[in-house]
Amino acid sequence: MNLNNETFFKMLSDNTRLRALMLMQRMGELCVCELTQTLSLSQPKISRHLAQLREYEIVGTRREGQWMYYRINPELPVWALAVLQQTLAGIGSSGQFYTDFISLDGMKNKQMQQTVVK
Amino acid sequence: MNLNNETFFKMLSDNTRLRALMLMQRMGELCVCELTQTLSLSQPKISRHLAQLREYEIVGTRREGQWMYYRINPELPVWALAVLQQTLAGIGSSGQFYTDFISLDGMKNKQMQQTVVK
DNA sequence: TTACAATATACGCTAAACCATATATATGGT
DNA sequence: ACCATATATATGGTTTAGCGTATATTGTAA
Repeated sequence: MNLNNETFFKMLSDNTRLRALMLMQRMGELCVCELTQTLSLSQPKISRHLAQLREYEIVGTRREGQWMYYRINPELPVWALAVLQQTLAGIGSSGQFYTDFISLDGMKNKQMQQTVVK
Repeated sequence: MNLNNETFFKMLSDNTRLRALMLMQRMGELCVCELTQTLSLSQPKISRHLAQLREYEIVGTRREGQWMYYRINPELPVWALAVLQQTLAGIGSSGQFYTDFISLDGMKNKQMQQTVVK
């Protein structure tokens, strides 16, 4: 794939997009509603940022019923994948990112328990 | 040091700044005039971008006579240094960045020969 | 077909980024 | 003191990015 460096870093330079990317980097795949809830932001806001990430092929999507799942594009250049990985390793254990992870983990656990109870 | 991730990536998301950073990453230290010539951009433009990089402590400076030398701040968090390194490794051998390196190398060689002749 | 849930887009606005040009400051040499 | 060189900043204007709110689309299920 053909990635423009300037564009790549521009995509990382917005906090909402970076948080979403870090969540994907950690969890592999997430739907819009999971991101919306985890980040506590409006749905259109999330959707717009995800559309940008998709436009520049930083992420890929998969539809399953009503849900659209987003993941980091595995065909990104190796260096770009390495940057995302380094970033997660470097900042993922502190601050807002950490809080996001905890919050998402909580959501996922609840979902699982409800599924089990059913 | 205290680095804001969003800010860090914003600093990398402008082509002029990224080119300058890649040159510093490769050469260690460069003065404004070397950057101006190598990138073929106006002096105020370079200076403004360098001022931003310095403001957010992405780079440090050293004055030597009339010359101001810029270098990547060695006290950046490890992950940020790793990102810069990965980026140079990933994109430094192709495109505009490569051309910049060749151009700077040429300049430095000329300077050396003149020094020797003196 | 209607209704609902998930997601995407459009619109109007505000703020931030970037640029070119002009000018200021700092240093060194005469 | 004066001039030249290197670098920094200020000004005014244009473009781009981001936001909230409203609305459109897509898919599911009855």
